[in-house]
This record gives sequence, structure tokens and C-alpha cells, in this order.
Amino acid sequence: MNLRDLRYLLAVAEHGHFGRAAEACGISQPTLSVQLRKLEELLGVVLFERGSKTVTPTAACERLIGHVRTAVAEADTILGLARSLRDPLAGRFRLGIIPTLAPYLLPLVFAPLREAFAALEVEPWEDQTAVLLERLRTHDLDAALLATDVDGPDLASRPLFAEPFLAALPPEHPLAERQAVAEADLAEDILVLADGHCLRDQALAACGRSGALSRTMRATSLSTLLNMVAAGYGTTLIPGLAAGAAQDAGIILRPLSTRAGRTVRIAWRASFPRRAAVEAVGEVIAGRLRGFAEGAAAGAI
Amino acid sequence: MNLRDLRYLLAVAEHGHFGRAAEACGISQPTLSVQLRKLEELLGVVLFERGSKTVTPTAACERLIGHVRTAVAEADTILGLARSLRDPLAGRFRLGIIPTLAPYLLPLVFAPLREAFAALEVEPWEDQTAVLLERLRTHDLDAALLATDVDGPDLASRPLFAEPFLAALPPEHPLAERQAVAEADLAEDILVLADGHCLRDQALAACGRSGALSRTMRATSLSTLLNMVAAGYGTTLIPGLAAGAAQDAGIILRPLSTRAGRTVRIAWRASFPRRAAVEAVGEVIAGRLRGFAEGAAAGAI
DNA sequence: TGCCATGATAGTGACTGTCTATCAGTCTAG
DNA sequence: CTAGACTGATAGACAGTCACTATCATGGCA
Repeated sequence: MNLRDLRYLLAVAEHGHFGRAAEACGISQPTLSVQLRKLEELLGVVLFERGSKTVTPTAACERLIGHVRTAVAEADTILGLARSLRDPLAGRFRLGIIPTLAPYLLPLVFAPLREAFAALEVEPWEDQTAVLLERLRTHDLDAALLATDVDGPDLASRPLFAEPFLAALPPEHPLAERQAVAEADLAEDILVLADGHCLRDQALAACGRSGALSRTMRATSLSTLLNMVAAGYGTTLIPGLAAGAAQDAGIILRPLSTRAGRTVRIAWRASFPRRAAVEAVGEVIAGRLRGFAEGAAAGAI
Repeated sequence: MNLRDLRYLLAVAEHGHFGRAAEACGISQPTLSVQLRKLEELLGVVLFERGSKTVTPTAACERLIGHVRTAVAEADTILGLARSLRDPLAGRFRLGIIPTLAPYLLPLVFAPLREAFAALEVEPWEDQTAVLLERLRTHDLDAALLATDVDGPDLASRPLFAEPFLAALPPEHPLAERQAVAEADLAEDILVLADGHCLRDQALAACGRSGALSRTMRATSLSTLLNMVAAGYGTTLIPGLAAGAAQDAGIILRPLSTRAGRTVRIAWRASFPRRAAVEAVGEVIAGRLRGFAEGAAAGAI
């Protein structure tokens, strides 16, 4: 059974006239006659009584026509709804973001995203890298902003911007005298984030530390880490976008002599169909952060 | 858009697997892939994200799938309902019957009809010939039992049985002496039904009267007419099936010397599609009344 | 009785749904 | 780490079906 034939049926019922119904359907009268007869044969029921001047629905047709109307209406709803869903830059876009990035990046990019794609409802989801990748693979996220490379053939990614690390020092720290700090110098009394934060591993790697730390205090958030540094518990490396928050906390920032940093990327499933949305969101973020690396390094003196 | 493709969509959503969905639909996997891709192109929306091991509905698909289910369910309802409507010997059958026949015929044929076609709901409608023909033409009746010929190319009819007229006499009437009565003898003090009853014209014609009657009393029903005859107001002709009722009223019945009578026919629109129901109902009635004419004539002595 | 209106039929061409055969990519196991 | 299995996509061939034009059959009307 074909939806087209059901539409023909409705047209004949409405017009009570094969010729006019055919015209309304944009087909020829013979086509309508043939198709309707086929439908009648398929259903095993005569749908219309053809009089010499009138075409009247049979009792069987009266019983069926309500369901026919519903089916056709649903089909039209599907078509209309699909049309409204057609724009990949519209609808929900679930974007994962790592915790050391979210609080500092989102304020910068929310407004531009909203401006550029009014119909795109960006829903941020803050979690650590491993969780984000898992949720990406289970279709619970559409894309994720990470500071690590992603591997596996099921995921793809693209770099958005480079974010330099900065040395974060307590106000009275001896290293604050210098214009730039060597990472190895920080290793002595460095504070790091809790397990699972990519920034933890990156900071340790930058300082040449393997992993085992004497310090037992590990901050669960970058905000806490900043407070700890400001209180004189030690030093740390922070990502450039957190510079403002660090300075607000009374922390002294110095560029690193090696210009170490991390690259923020957007990652997505290779099979994700709304590729355009990913590209668009990535482009807005990259555009907003263009030239940020140099500015951040220069500003932290 | 095709209902078939919507079914394919549901199958893929249910199985999450093209091969198994294709098997469930009874088609090959390539066919399913091609058709689903076409549907996606038609809708302008990607419906499934094809992973290496998984097939997952997209957000757009989730939005659409409810309507798809409804449309397909309605289509199935139409097919199922049509199947149950397929039997022409089932459902309502609106049967018009003239008033001089209905009270005497229906008690005879209702049980046989019900027995023969349990699913056929025969709805009798009692009215005069002209009204029945009108209602037949306006599709308010499916068939009609008449005692006249029908003409016009839009109507068809078939004789069911012959019904002899009988002379109906008051108990003390002089004609009651005879074995058979000549119609002309009745003309003197004949009583007839009101205008519009075919029996009125037929009775008058049988008696050789043109139309203008001296009598002003005209019965509106055969039952009333019988009461009038029984009360001695005059004589009349009655159809054979009313013999029982007439005798119950104390009326003397005599066969007519000319064996005049009427033929009861079933009439229907030539275009009426449930021809089988008409034939079946007609055959049951004719069968029930087979041999009635002779019996009635013989019994009225 | 001839003309108009209406739906049915015949014959034909184009499209489309389906098949089999095959490919490309990913995952798994020895 | 490579061979094989699994999954969906693609290619080419064929058949069924939908659509058209031309024409017919019938009934109503002037």
C-alpha cells in the first residue's frame, strides 16, 4: 500500500469526481482511475460507487477514511518536521569540555556562538577527558573540547587554538623576580590537580617529573589550585586562559622559558552526521581565540 | 515518501543492524541501505549514524520516529479493517420494503436471513415505493423490496416471487357464497388504500376502475383496511401474504377468478458494489416463498 | 438524435525498487 | 600482526509499476 494512493483516495472522496480529483493531485484522470482500482483490489473492498454523474464513498470507505486521513496527516507531519530538522546548525548540540578549560573559555565563546548560530542550542557538559571520550563514543555527546590528542578510527579531531602554560607563583616567591621561568625550577614545590585531569600530567611532564610527588595535597579543581598557590603552598603551571582568574586571586604569573603549552582541540565521532555543526562551532571558538597565545604570553609579565 | 521506506526505517531503528533489519523486512541488505539513503535524501536529514559496529538513530530520527510509528500503525489498521470489511455478506444492509409487504413478509424471512448470513445486519426501512426509490438513488438504502417494475438505467431489479391477490369480504357478504370471485364484482363497494400505495393502483386496475372513487374513506395502512372490511364497510383486494392477518380479523377470503396478483421484486442501484449481498438476500426470500402462490390461492377458499 | 461529460481501457515509456556480486573498513583471534 | 569474519556501501542488471496519451463506452441533455 502506498501513501500516494491514499492521497488519491482522499482526493476522490473530497471532490466526488475523478477528473477534478486527478487535477488536484496533479495527475491524469486515467492514472487516478487505475491507481484507485488497484487500491480497491489490494484492500479487497470497493471504495467508491461510480454512478453516472456521481461518485459516492461506500460504507467500507466511510469506515476506512478516518484512518486514511490520519496516516496521510502523519506523513505530512514527518515531511514538515524533517524540513525543520534539516539545518545541521539548529537544535541541541551537546559539547563536552574539560574542567580546566570550561570556566575560562565558555564566557568568551558563548555570546559569539549564540550570535553566529541562533538556532543552535549549545549544551555544555563539564567532565574529565576520559569521561568525555566515553560519552562521545556512547552518543551522549556530539563533540568535546579537549587538550589532548584523540586516537582510534572512530574519533576525529581538529586543533582550535594553542594555549601556553604560565608559571603561577605566590606573591613572595623568589622566582617572581625573573622575567621568565624555567619549568625545571618549578618542579621543587609544584602543586598539581587530582588524577584524571589532563593538565596534571601535562604540568608534570613539562617540569620533567615522572609522577610520584612528595606533596599529598592535590587540588580537585583549578580554582582550588589557584587558591592554594595564592596561599603560598607552592607553585604550579596554569593554562593561559586562566590568567585572569589567577591574577584576581593575587598570583604572580610568569611566562615559561620553553613556551610550553597545550593545544585545545575539538573532537567528534568520525561518523557523526552533523559535521557542519562541529566545524561551525570549532571555527567560532578558533576565531575568538586567534592570536591568543602570543597575547597571553606577553601579558603575563 | 513511501510507507515501505518508513517500515524500513522502523526496522533499522529496532534492530540497530542493517542486515537483520533487512532480513526482518524480507529484503536484501543492499536494498535496505539504498532505500534508507534515499529516504534520508528525501527528508534532507540523516536518520542513522553508522558506526563500525553500531547503528544509532540520530536526534532528528528520534524526533521523527514517533510519527513514523503512527503512520505505519494507521496503515496497518487500514489493511486490517479492510480485511474485515472484505466480505460483502457482512455489515449493514439497508433494505427498503413497501408497507403492504413488510408486516407479512418480514416475520417469514428474518430468521432464515439471520441463519444464512449471520454477519449481515439487515436493517428494514418501511416506506412507499416512490420514497424507497428515492432513498435508493440517494444511497440511503442498499436495496428495496417492491411490487412494481423499476425503470431507469441506474436501477436494476429481479423478481423474487409472485403474490396472488385475494378477495377480502365481510363475513356476511353475498360474494362469500362463491368459490372464486371476479374482480369486476368487487368494484361496486371496493375500499382502497391511501394515495402512494402501489397496492391501491393495482387493486383498482384489477377491478377495472380508473381512479375516481365515490368512497371517501381511504385506509392509510393495510391493517386498517382489513379492519374496515371486517366491519362491513366494503370489500377489497389483499395480497396473499396478508391472508393470515385477514382471517384473524374475521374476513372471508376468496381467490380471484383471473388469478390476478403482483410480483415482489428486489431492486438496487446498478452501480451498487455489494451485488453479492443483494443476490443472497433475494435468494433467501425467494426460496422461503417458493411455491407460495399456489398454496395461497388454494388456501383461500 | 447528436453532443457533452464521465470514467474505463489500451498501449507505451520512464522511473524505481530489487536482486546478486563485490568492495572498503573495522574488529577479533590465533 | 596478519587472516578471516562482519558490517554497510556501491555497481550493474532486471522487472514491476506508475504515469502519460489516445480512445472507448455509457448516460444525460438539448
